[in-house]
Amino acid sequence: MQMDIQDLIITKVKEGVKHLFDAELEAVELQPTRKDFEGDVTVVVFPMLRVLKGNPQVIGEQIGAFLEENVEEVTRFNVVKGFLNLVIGDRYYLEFFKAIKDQENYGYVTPDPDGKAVLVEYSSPNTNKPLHLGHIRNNLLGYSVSEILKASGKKVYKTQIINDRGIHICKSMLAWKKFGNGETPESVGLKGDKLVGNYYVAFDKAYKKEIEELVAGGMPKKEAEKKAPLLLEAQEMLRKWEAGDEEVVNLWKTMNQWVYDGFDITYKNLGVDFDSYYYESNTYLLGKDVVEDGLARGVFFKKGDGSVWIDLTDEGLDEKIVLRADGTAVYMTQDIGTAIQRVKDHPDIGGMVYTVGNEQDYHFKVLFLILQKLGYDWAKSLYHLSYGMVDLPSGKMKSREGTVVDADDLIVEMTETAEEISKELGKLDGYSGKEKQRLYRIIGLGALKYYILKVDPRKRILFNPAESVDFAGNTGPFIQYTYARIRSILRKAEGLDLTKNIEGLPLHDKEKELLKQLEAFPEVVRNAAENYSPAVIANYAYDLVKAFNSFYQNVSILGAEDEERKKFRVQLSQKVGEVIASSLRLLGIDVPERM
RNA sequence: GGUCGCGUAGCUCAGCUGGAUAGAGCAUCUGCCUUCUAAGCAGACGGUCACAGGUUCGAAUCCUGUCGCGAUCACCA
Repeated sequence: MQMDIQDLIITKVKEGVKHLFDAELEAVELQPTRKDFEGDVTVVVFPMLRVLKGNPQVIGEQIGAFLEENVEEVTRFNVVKGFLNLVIGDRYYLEFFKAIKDQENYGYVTPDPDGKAVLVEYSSPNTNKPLHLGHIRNNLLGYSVSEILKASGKKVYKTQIINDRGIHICKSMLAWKKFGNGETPESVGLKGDKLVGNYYVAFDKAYKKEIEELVAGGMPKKEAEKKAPLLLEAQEMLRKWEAGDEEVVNLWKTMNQWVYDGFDITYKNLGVDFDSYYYESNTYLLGKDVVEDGLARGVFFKKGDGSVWIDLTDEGLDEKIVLRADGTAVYMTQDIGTAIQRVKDHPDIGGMVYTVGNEQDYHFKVLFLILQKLGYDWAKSLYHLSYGMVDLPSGKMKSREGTVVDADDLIVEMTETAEEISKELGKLDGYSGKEKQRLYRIIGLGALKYYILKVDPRKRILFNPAESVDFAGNTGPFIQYTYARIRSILRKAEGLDLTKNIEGLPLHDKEKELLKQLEAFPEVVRNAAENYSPAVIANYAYDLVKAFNSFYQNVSILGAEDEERKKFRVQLSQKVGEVIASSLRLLGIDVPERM
């Protein structure tokens, strides 16, 4: 393929500066030319003044003249203040198009089979309640970042760690035992995760009532919270679980399986998947030996009471406990062990991504530091994909208080909204009921996923259930709609020979704009991968689609002036369609043939 | 209180490795469907980029401080 226009200009500008001023430039700053000026690529002259000295306007003119003279692709130039605007000839863009036209997965990097893999952890729910909107953000982010990393040439393993043990599970179990009357998901026709979640809420209610009664009897609230019989019983249950009590373990297995069956449905509906699963019931004891080892090597130190700590004050952090005085593990111990276990399980791993909310920023900072201090070479390639909470207008979502936006419900609502709008517009004649349902899901989920992924992961999202997610403007359905438009054109253009390359055609402004957008795609994928940010892809998809719609509505594609131009416009539309699909695929969003 | 993150149009967000007159969408207002899908296009209105200093030829972007919001600072996970 021909040299990238950016690199070419940088090289030539350096050459020109050497020739004109006998000076060496270290770097040349380029940017896309702003809409209000003529040109495609702009060279910023200001930074050169450090080396060149002189009037930026004059220097710009001189470099511009040199480029016009010596670079075939540069056909014209103008200088505004310190900005040298270059017009790139149509030929370059046509050559570029020729080069990418038949490339499959244009913009994606083919994975290096010998390259290091990345393990991406996401989702990682507790098994005592159903998934909610917060989990949706986590799942969409983790899935999308995985796909983006793959597209940037990395081998990726998707995994999660399921928090399947602990006091919160016992609370659900206990409540079910006490008030459940043997209910099962089948007997009540409820998804397993929902059923178990209901008992978690039931526990909380009964527990609160016990506290009230104790307080009424004269006990201080703090003490009542610790001494409520239900809590004591749940704690006893946890002890029995840890001791391997058969009855407790069996109930635990049964109820967890209900939850997994429920989660599977939600994951399938969301369109996310995993290559492996880790369970805390298997990993919660890991890491202790590593801590012992680290203690011997002086990475950790022991306090008088026998607890083990790491001193991170040199790093601007505090001391952090890694093993309790009684020798039992804390969360950190387990995470250290699990990280090491994962590398053992996947020997080709070069790094890991943890998709976890930003309330755990501190934890991961410490975890990564500990692993580095323990000397693991992969520890410097760990990344906490930290994201902001999804809040409601009423504040934080709280499962126990029932103020959550349920994941399954939300998916259904989005699908229903898509159905309403589609019916109003009535463009689906000829589709069967099944095809229509499938389409409503594609659009509804597209709206939801785009809505969540287009915002910078770090920022918190305020979700107002009363104002439903939009379907017009900067939205998933708008992008999907553009794709459907392109598919419609391609159906009508069937029979047209699209294999032939187009030569020497003068480009329409709108065509050139689209080609520039297409040219940017590989860099966008790279950028998104570097920043672990689906938002970068979402914003690009939107810009591309806007450019296409403007093209579509300003020039006629199938009614082009001549056959040659018609073929080119159809080919261009086809490629834009492919890149739209490629972009949305990285966000986990499907594209429709019609809508 | 210490630490971290965020603060851009009425609302939701881009832009943040410094570059031209700060961009979109929603909302409000104007036009455009006897021509390829109007979930669209073309345009108007709307900004002391939280505030104050500093660095720079140039700051929404970098630095310092202040204010506001959030998170975190557990032998919880």
